[in-house]
Amino acid sequence: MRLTTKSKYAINALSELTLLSESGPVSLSEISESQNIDINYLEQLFRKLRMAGIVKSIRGRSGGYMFDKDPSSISVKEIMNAVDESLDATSCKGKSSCNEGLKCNSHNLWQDLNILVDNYLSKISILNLAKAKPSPHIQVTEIY
Amino acid sequence: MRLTTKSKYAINALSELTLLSESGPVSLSEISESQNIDINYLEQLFRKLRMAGIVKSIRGRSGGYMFDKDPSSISVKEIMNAVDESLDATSCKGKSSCNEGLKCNSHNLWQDLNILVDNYLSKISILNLAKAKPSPHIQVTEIY
DNA sequence: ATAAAACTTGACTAAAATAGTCGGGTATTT
DNA sequence: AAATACCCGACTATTTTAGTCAAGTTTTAT
Repeated sequence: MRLTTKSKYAINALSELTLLSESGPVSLSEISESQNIDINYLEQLFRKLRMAGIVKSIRGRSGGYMFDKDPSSISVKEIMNAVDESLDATSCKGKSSCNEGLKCNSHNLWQDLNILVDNYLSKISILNLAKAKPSPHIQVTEIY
Repeated sequence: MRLTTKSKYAINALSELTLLSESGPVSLSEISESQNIDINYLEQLFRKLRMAGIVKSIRGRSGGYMFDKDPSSISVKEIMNAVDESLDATSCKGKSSCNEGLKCNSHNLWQDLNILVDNYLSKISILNLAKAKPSPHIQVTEIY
């Protein structure tokens, strides 16, 4: 599991796009400036977001990027997947082969953590995030 | 946020220690073999675990490691902290200064994710893990 | 037409962290 | 006194992220 600035950049950028894109395409230079992300790096990220079907580009002089699907249907998790940030906590990629082909002692722990995190990030759309709606309420119930 | 084999090794090793330590100290070579972890690397991890007060060492011929506190009181999170694996998801270390001194668009998301993950990992003790007790039941309630 | 703005692409470099290795030490038991 | 096991510092390799660069193509505004 590894969560770095890559996802953060992507999400901050798309959050900004949500707010600005109502009046037409938004250029990367605008986003670069307001979010303090190197424009060359942003280009790399948006390439991936475009290939994942999250945004579309309009080329040419007054071009820029727009959403290719409704922002209310784009989850934070989907964005992370698009920029290659997998949050899988197991080292065997879920195959239960972490200790010489067998399940390692902590396999179930990481698997459950995966479910918890995925569940959470799937429930938050980029629209919710941009409009600063409250996050889902979390409850971890102790059963011991 | 970054979760690598370091924590996993530490937790698998301590889980093994939980099972074996009732009959005296356990040597790293035993753990190394059963968990498939390089013994030199294990030494590094146990050095940190010892300094954190989680295990104690018995030197000499029939020496090894034992717990320095009750395994039921050692949480998975405590172990991760001991080997320097911080799971902070914010890049500003909670200071809300992620975008030129101000809160970045996604700050609250990462902060809430921190709470969720910390909460979960704090509730699981190494004893529970070793004895394969079920994990706390997770509920993410949708409030929109 | 043509220049400017903006996306497109592939490749490259730098920095940081993890993962793994090594050599020489000290303590204790048999 | 020899074997076993912990102790410690330093080093190297590998991987990943982060950031940079150069040379395109497309479209619009003038």
